[in-house]
Amino acid sequence: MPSTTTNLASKTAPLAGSEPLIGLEALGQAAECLRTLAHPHRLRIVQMLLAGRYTVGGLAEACGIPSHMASEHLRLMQRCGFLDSSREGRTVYYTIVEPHLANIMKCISDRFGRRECD
Amino acid sequence: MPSTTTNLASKTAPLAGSEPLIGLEALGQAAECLRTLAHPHRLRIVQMLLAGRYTVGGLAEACGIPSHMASEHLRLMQRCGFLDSSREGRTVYYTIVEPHLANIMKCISDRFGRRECD
DNA sequence: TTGACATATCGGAATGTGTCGATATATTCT
DNA sequence: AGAATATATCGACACATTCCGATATGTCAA
Repeated sequence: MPSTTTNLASKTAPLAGSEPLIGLEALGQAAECLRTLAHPHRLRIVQMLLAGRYTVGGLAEACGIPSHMASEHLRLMQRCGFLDSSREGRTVYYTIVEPHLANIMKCISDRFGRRECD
Repeated sequence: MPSTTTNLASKTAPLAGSEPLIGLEALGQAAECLRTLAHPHRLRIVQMLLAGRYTVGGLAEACGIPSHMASEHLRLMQRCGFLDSSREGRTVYYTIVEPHLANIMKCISDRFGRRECD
């Protein structure tokens, strides 16, 4: 293992008293969630589900993809703890259960929602 | 080809008058940015740079990776428009130039910053 | 110029991800 | 039961990503 002595000498900013940085393990979890979110169809799905509940077929149609692929996207996001599903008859409704998704989508809307600025 | 008639009967939420959903192209850009962000070392780097400017070596050491890999991460984020760099002598300082990164990191801190809650 | 240091770039191997067709399950209707 | 509809899963391929060692560039100091 390399030296674990508190090395300074290359940082410029004072972050001593500030928030103590998130641990790398938690950042790993965060990265996993961000990767799950980082797909145009999944972003669209989340955006729709933030307005209410939808079926697999409804989401698939809105994305322009076959429904078995929407099902796959939904499975990934459910695995991440973003969504929950409930069957009604032969259809399945998905809903958002991760409350922070609204905040993150707000950030994304702020950055990408208006004209293709930049 | 399956029926393209305006199928309704599968949505539940009213999103008529609300914000009109971001276009799939913009969501593609957003997904690209999120993918760039979705890596524990890159998240750490962004978090540090939000507190001030750092050199490649300083960031590499904070992440526990060789500096040529930090350089690669920085290049990816610079390509995305997140960062800017400026050489001083033989070292290079990186800084944040995308203002929305602070908001997104705030969201991530809110969700993952405290204990491993759920 | 030579050497040392900081950063950047170049292949390549291992691994992960997106997408598709085919197929499986679950439910309703006749 | 059998057919039709809605979702879910499986196997396989193409493609992207991560990581690494090796090497290149750029800068300072002797």
